[in-house]
Amino acid sequence: MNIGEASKASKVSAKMIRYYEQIGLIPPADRTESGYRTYTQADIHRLHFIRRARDLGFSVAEITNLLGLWNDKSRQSADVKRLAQQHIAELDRRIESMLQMTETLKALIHCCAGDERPDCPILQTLEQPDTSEDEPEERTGAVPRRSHGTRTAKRSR
Amino acid sequence: MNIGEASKASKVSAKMIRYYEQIGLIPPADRTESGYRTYTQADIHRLHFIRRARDLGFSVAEITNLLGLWNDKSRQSADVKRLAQQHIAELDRRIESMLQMTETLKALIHCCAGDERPDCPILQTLEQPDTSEDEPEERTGAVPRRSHGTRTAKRSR
DNA sequence: CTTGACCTTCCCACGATGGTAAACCCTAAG
DNA sequence: CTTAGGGTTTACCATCGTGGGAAGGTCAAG
Repeated sequence: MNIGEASKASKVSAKMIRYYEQIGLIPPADRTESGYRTYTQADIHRLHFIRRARDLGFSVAEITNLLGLWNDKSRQSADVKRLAQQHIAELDRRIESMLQMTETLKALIHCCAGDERPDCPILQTLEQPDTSEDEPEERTGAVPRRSHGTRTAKRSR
Repeated sequence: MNIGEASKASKVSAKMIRYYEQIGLIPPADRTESGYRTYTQADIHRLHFIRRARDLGFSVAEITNLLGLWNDKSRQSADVKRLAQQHIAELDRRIESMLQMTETLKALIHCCAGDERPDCPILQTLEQPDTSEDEPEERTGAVPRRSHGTRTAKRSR
């Protein structure tokens, strides 16, 4: 099978198939004499596995582990379960973070007249300094991006 | 104010301040004779506004619009509201997509013994061909990770 | 043999952020 | 005045998964 057919069959784009090979997620495909990659049914199967794992939000790194367990006939289901649980925990963290955002925004929107007047509680809130710091303590984590603080500087001056 | 002090005051890293300037989100800062960027209180204020909008998940592109409205004294609050609603809709889409993932995963985990035996419904499900497609329709959304990337693959099957 | 649909590799882009390095600037202490 | 240490500047690289495109080779049908 050519990469195009493999792509259709596995629902993984040709671009991604090459990428997965490049980063070592899948072994290098066999080549025809002229350099075309060829794929077997087993290869398609693996690609489809990857595709489904991606659809469940697993990162490529996580899929590396999943593939390892998949191929390991003596695996322990506890290992798979642990991977899945960790992933769920990560998803839950992100969901929670985004829910927090939407809740805040929905509360603000609720207070916004949404008419021709310029007054808007949304802008006012963004404008204001740090009010409503319910947690004075530095809460580590729970926020998706901006993992590292800006703190490199010392307060020497 | 130096960029370091501006960073502390606005809670935006110096790196990001330069980046925002580079991409035109904020105007070029004034410079001292020796080339140091200097910031006024108004600049800090704007940076803080940006920071707060980022914390609510607005993209830089969206913040560009928010800043425009912020500066437009004759704005209509309806415009702000619309921006916020669109953003909420996007957040809701991603939340929904991730909830779908966790629901699926939690159901699978529930069925996984998690012991020393190799049998695992999670792997089996990933392995299997397309079953349980409750929606035969092309689900274009399904934006997994923190993606902005149009995961709308062609899928010319 | 030509044409068009494939395939190959290589490079670029996205978004927002951090890291590093080399060079320069500033200030306070000696 | 000199020096040390920290702040600043630019420039480039990396992330992560994906797509786009160019330049050129291959293949199969007409």
